[in-house]
Amino acid sequence: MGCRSCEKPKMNYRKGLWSPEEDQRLRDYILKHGLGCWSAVPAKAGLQRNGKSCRLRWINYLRPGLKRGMFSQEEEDVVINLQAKLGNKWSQIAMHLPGRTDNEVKNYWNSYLKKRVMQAQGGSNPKSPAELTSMSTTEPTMSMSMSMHHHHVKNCSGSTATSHDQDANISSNGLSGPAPLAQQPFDHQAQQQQPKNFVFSDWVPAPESYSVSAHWPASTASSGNVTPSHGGAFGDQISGSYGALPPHQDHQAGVGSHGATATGIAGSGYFDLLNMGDIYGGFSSTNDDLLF
DNA sequence: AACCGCAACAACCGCAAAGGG
DNA sequence: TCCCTTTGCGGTTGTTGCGGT
Repeated sequence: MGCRSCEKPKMNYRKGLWSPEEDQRLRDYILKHGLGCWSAVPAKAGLQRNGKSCRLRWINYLRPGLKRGMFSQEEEDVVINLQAKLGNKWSQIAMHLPGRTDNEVKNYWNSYLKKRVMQAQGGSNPKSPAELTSMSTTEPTMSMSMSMHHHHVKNCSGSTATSHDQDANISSNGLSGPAPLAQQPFDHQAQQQQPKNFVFSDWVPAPESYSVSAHWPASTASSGNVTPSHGGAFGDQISGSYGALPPHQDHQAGVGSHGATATGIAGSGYFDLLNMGDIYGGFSSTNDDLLF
């Protein structure tokens, strides 16, 4: 804290969604230098962002170990229970959900779980969160699942329902990892058959180069559901290439032009460059108990 | 085809705590 | 001890895509 050496000139920081190139710059920088003074990162990494934005981007999307995709039933239960106990202490709740960020938990709650809980409580047969939890865990009936996950089901119908879904094709493209759940009809049974913790952030180069047919939103260009099951074969990913990313379709308003594709950005050999301790040792966030 | 409403989620903003000088 | 800066957190807003009309 308070590193005065990190002086930076006042400048107009770029805002809005992150481009793949920005992601790459930030990622490269942190992998090379580790986590340090965030306020110094933008200048050193050549980014026109403020440190706060960089930090957020790293924590929420770029750091290794993030789990993407929809929440499992167990995760939902944890969120519901802990929200009832702790209130909106998202960072604390996220601590109990390896691979999930507080932002993700918060969004999930606000957009979905809150309504579900309120609906249940407001009904003629109000249920406590605990009851909700047991209900949801012990009665994953079809109707329950369908209603509880209607938005996921909805996503299934579309080719690219949400930004996260964009990358779903990757998994269905031959990678061995679980297909992103968001693109599957919700099915607890099927879900349970899948590896539970496909936690590697997608930026870890895939074992083989892959292609994505869907368009590539910058905001998730490197953070979507490209979560192949790496199965611990860590070293095998080293030779992967971020450059295999598809052309980015610029659909962001007001973010400026960044039609730059990730192609050509050196993406190989991340782990040649780093001391894993430097990378992971500095993780301050909530999901340090990740499955490495 | 155009418009509208909704859902999902990424990112920003403001505040408070933490920590160094 | 105070001041200043950075970090972390939670609330909120903005953007995008989809479905319905």
